[in-house]
Amino acid sequence: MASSFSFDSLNKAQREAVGALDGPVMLLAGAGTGKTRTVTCRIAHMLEKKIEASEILAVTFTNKAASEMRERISGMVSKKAAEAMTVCTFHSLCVRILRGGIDRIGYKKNFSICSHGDQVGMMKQLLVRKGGSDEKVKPDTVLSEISKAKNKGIDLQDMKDDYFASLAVAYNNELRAQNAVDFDDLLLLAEKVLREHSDVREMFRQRFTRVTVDEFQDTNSLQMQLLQQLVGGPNYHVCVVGDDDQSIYGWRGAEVANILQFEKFFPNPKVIRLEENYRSTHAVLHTANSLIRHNLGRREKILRSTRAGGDPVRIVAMPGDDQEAEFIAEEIMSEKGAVGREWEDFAILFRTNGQSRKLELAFRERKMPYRMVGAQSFYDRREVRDVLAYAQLIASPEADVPLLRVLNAPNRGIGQATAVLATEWSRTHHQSVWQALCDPFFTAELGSKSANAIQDFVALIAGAKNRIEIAKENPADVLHGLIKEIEYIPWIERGCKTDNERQQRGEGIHSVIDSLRKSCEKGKSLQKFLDASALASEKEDEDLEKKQGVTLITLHASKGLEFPIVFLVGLEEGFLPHTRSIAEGTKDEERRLLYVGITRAQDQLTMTYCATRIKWGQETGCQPSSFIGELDDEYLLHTTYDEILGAAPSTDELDNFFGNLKGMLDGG
DNA sequence: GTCGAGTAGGTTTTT
DNA sequence: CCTACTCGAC
Repeated sequence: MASSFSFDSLNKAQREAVGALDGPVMLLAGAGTGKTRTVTCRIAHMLEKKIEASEILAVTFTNKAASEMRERISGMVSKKAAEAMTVCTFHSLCVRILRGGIDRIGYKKNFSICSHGDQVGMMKQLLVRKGGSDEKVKPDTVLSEISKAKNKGIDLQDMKDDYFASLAVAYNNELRAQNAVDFDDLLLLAEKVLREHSDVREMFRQRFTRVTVDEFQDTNSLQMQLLQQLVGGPNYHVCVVGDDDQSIYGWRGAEVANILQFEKFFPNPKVIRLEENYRSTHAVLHTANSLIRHNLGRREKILRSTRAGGDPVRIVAMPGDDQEAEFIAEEIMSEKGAVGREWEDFAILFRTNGQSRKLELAFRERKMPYRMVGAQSFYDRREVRDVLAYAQLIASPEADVPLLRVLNAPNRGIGQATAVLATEWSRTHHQSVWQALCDPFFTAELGSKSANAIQDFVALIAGAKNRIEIAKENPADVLHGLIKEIEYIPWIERGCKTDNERQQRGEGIHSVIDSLRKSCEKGKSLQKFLDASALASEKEDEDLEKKQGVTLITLHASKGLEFPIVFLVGLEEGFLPHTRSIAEGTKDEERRLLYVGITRAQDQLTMTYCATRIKWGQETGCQPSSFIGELDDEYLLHTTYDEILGAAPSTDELDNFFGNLKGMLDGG
């Protein structure tokens, strides 16, 4: 099958990008300029030019972006070609590299990947061990410093704070002892393997001759180094795609410098700008442009809208956050009825997750459907982590973290005290906790009750392992059988307060087993499944599109999405820009965040701010965001809650009101 | 070893 | 205001 795109359907810049297959290419793609379409056409074009599909690699930042790109490409090229190419995230690419070659740097190939929860658990223990029980440093604080150090290439011993440095070293030793790696290690160690072992490096360079990196503005320096190892050949057939104005992950180490100084890494790149915006009305885009102009040191871009005019962008002053939520709910309700919009056409964007509560409440009161995107992580849910821990344990019993997690879940008479003894034994004997449990010299030191319980537990896990590895049974069946045997579900249900919770937990457990089954049906190993689960932090694809309703979403999570009607709430100093970012001197990034939010809107945009907000049961005063003053007034409509309610009790009148205003603006 | 009540402390964004 | 964790009683 020939690829199904035509150059005619692309604009000039897009055509140029699709045609430029060789050498380093940097595609500066502003919001809504058809970036994904261009990239996928470019890849389809590679196939037309007889480049082997298996040599094509596309790296994205999130799982969602990866699966979306995979899908878009699948629609354009043959099934065979689509399957032969590699589209994945940085992290899963690294897992692939490490599963093949981590033994070169002294790890065992069956290493396990720590989730954030695992890291916190480990750090808590270290904090107690090092700092005593009245330790006031938070695990998250230390972990985020460690993460920053790893991503910047700083040796952990050289971290600024000596105490943190010692914690960091202890943390890494602990990981090492457990043959485990954290998220940052995936990048760090993969880069190390490629850098230090030329045979592995050459293998990958020959395997992937065409590399595309999406959302390049979000890459950090470690990812940049990794990329250099990956495409070090003289031809540099690398294409990076991004928009420095949408760089909003600086707090996680993203280096805008990567995009601003791309030439330094890959000389003489072809730089192509996509500046024609097909998404938003002129009014929305003009407002966005007027804001982002205030940032210095950008790759200058002028986004042009293909959609003239448009409704004015409203800035609405609210008395309080209750009214803000109610106003939005009411307006969406009447707008939907009046203009025949679908619930899915509306989105509400906010800075922090906590801001969604009042909105949810207002929606629930009115029985309006809504969907929260990426709120609580599916994989952070207790029952999901427990079941995954069992799966992980079956795959590699020597992994201490999952073992300790489920050792007494459900309760089987192996309590905290016994767990501590086992951990200490394993440490003094330089072996895993699993080995301690299997060691007759260890169990001999325990009471007979604990010893028996441990024996049963060991038999349980070893039995499951054998059923998969020796008897070649389906891992999903084995896991399901194990969960049933230990009566895990009744145990977790006993701890539930509501029926709803009970049902949710049951569903969580079954969905883990189901996805394991699906993964097995595709011929993937248990280990592959575990890797994918470790890297997937949010509830996956299906329910995002499947769920109906108004979208409630953080500004960060909204990047890459678009909605006909957007509400942006909480435009207050301290929220947007956030207090913390002002303290850290990253107000530019907050401005980009708001820019991202504004450019999500296709037809209508409303931004709101409150005079007061309830905080911890206390009413506190708020100041409008300083960003509001930076917006160009040409298409703005400043108004208030009272004005709108007073002037327009019905939707028709509301329409007329704005229709007239629009007329006045257009005319004047 | 488990459960309940009481209290202290806390809100940025996430692979 | 809400939660998540500690500490005391079974």
